[in-house]
Amino acid sequence: MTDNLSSVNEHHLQHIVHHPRMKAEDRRELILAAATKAFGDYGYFGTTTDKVAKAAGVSQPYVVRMFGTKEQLFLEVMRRAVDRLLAVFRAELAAGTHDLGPRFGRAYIDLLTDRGLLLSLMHAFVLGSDPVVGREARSGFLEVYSFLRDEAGFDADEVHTFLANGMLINTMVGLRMSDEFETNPLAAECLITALPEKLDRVLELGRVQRAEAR
Amino acid sequence: MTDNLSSVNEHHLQHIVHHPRMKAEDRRELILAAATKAFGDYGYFGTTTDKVAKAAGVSQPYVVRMFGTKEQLFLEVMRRAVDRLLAVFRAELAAGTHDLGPRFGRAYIDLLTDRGLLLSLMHAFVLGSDPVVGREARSGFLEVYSFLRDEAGFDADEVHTFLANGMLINTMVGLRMSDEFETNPLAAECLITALPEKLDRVLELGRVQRAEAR
DNA sequence: GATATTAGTTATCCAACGATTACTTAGTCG
DNA sequence: CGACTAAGTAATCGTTGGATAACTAATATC
Repeated sequence: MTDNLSSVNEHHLQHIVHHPRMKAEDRRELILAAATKAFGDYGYFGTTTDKVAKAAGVSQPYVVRMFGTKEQLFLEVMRRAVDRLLAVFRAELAAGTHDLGPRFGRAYIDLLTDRGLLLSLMHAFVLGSDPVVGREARSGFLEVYSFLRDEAGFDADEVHTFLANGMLINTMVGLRMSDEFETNPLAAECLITALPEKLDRVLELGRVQRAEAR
Repeated sequence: MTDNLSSVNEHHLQHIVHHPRMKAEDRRELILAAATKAFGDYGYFGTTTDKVAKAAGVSQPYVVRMFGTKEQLFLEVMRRAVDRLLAVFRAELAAGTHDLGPRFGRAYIDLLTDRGLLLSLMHAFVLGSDPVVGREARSGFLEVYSFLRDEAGFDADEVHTFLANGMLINTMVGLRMSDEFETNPLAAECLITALPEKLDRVLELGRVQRAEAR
């Protein structure tokens, strides 16, 4: 692996020095970052605590003991993803109330660099049937909804459009459609229509991530 | 369980008589229907062949032997879901080319009665990282895209809006947001804004499914 | 420098899951 | 009826996965 540093709360991770033995709090951030990537790729059930551990450079039992259960680890990944999403939106809101739609859109796309963050959420969003995860997923989604509605002052139609666009972006990214951009003309066309304005950012991102994967 | 008859390709299932020993082809449909529901609830990795077997009233080894592997079973569920979606759209298209957007929208909502059909797809759509499932998922999504674009004659913007709306609907259903419609005012408000025109159908559906679950 | 605390590991357990094998029984047909 | 085929099960196997326990070593503290 190239690095495990670029994920959830990159800001938390930037200053962490790798060392066989580090502060539990720092290690926690590394594990959460690894977990976010892993859950983003294969979802809650498709991700093993061992994969997370390996990605974080730590033993599997350590991961479990630090978070109690895999479920609690996932819940914390979700919590942080929602918090980060809201923090990014709030920062944008604080910078002015003009053109919020497009600006939030860009901020959302920027979050894709935090590998797995939005995808972990997306996985959670289709797990409504799970008693524990589903409950938290609904609550997280509603937090975002009410932020847009009440804090950002979006009207019903703006919220609807914004959310729908977000879910479509998540889907295209989750599908890894951009992997086929150069080889499959239909995929390229689909991406162009589905992600107007956002395409270049997403493609750039896909390239970076495929490079990382080597 | 109330009945296992209402899912993928209901039309295939309607005429099947339950019997301890039935034609393999009929049993196949029952298993596919059960699998569709199960995969829709918990996704590919979250669903066990045993759960599918139990729901279909058959032994676990039988499910595996009939489809080879769990993966192939899931692929077949996906294939059929896409085929059915396209069939429904084509039927609508054959009935006239006026107001296609709203009419496709209604047809899409109607498909929600086929429990798990759209949700299985949605789970697949965020599994792009999986070499096998991801490949098939992209291909399925692109089939729908190119149908809308080429057969139905949607322009880029119409396709974009339609797909985005579809993904939002999938998300709200996957979240089971309607479970909280009566108890959580915020959830109710969110549903109203996220699913304009479609709300009553979705709520109705949720009620039926919660009733079924008893 | 001894002691206590914190960060981690190795070894192991048990349950669950997908898959395989070998067997049984119900229809079918000459 | 009796042989054959088709539909299904029971038993079991090998892995994997999450969790637990018991141990080890580094760092901080007095």
